[in-house]
Amino acid sequence: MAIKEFPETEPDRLNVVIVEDNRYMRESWQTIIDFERDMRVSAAFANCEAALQSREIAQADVIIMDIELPGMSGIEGVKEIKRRSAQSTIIMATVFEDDKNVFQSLQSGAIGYLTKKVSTSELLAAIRTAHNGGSPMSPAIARKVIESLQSQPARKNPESILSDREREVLEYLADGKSYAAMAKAMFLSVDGVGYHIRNIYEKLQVNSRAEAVSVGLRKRLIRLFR
Amino acid sequence: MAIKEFPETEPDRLNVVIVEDNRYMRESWQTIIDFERDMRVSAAFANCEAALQSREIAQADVIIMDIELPGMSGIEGVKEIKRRSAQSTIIMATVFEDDKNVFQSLQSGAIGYLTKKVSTSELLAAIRTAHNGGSPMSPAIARKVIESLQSQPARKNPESILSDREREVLEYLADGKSYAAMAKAMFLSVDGVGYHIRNIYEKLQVNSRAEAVSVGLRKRLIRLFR
DNA sequence: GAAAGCACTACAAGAGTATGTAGTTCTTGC
DNA sequence: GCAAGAACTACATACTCTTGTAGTGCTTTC
Repeated sequence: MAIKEFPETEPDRLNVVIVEDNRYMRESWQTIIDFERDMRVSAAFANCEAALQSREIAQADVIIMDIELPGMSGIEGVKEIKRRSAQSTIIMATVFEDDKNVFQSLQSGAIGYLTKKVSTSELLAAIRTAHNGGSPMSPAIARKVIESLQSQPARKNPESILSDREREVLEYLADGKSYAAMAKAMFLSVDGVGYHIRNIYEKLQVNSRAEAVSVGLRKRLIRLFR
Repeated sequence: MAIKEFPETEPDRLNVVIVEDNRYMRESWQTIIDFERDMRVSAAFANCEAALQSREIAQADVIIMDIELPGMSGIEGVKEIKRRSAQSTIIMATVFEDDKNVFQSLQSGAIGYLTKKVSTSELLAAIRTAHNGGSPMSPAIARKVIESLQSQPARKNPESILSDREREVLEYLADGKSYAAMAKAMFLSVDGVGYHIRNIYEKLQVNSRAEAVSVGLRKRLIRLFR
């Protein structure tokens, strides 16, 4: 007797979400995309904040996000979205071929980008490429990405270099040892441990163990592999 | 549109070196390249060993190197060439869209690649792109490269899988956020945050924020780069 | 339609942390 | 010989975590 239910989402079109503050841009993209048979714009927002609170963002197949956005920047937005659902596919859009920002976006979790002067067919191609597991991007950005892959150990920030003792403490921190445990292991007083920890926090510009560990590992101040 | 902002060392053509064991391939590329006004093949070799001993290799503007080579592989070859002159521009050539090898080549120092079924114009475009500071590659490879930058692809350990919500919390932990700050950001109660943290600790077999962050980063449960 | 599991909310208390301030010893450079 | 700095020791306090226990509402499974 039960009537068959309809599937919740539209079957064969991919859901695109647009986050772009320029209304003209936003609407023209929307028109272009909605005109295609295999995709549609499930939602469009003028800023990250609104997008992040929406339901559509989690269901999007592809998200096109402006980098230059009022309020929370597109880069912050990407981080936030990826934090919430790591499998999101995000393409950045930018007016300039702004290497630094584009690169940062990619590091933060975007998988490609397009400049705002793209043609209709390029826009659509970028969306399809992204959804099919590719990365739409120019050769110039691609090179930058590759070079970052080749040379990791460029450490020259002189003030973020830890002393031997500090690095040792940081390793213990990463193992979750308490002040007391470290004190015992290092033949130090508890306050001696505290002394080093303060200095580490100062040098890394943090104020908690977790953040120190995070920075330490990310900057390879302590061993990543063990 | 030939770029001419680089100070010219050689007359006006860029010097291309080819390392490719298949004679037909090698000679046809040579013919194509020599036919262009802005480039020429200064030398062509059937294997890395010969190329490495040559004088031309050091002077090349662009080197096209086969991956599948008898004797020293193209990947080894790249390493060797880059060791000797770090600024060399090397494009890999391969029959397959062999992700693993291509990726390894890029890590080793190549800046792009092309498949052997490229058209004449694609071959020439790849050379020019490479020489102008870009990276010729397909979107599929580009994505692979980017993901390695973002890091989290190898996540299969069944017992250390975090839920989306947990992973999100772990990212906040890595940023040193307090329970209260996370609660606000995630629209949760402080105890709701606590609930997830308990579960994270349980899954990762730890009992402090710092240790959770350490394990999370080392197992790439959260992004290493941001 | 009961049982189980998940995603929370809620309260509590001891443990551990972050940070300020201050003093000691030893080494190094001027 | 003395100032400066690194490497501690010491004490205090507010704050944050960790962990135990318990309850609610919703969904899935049998």
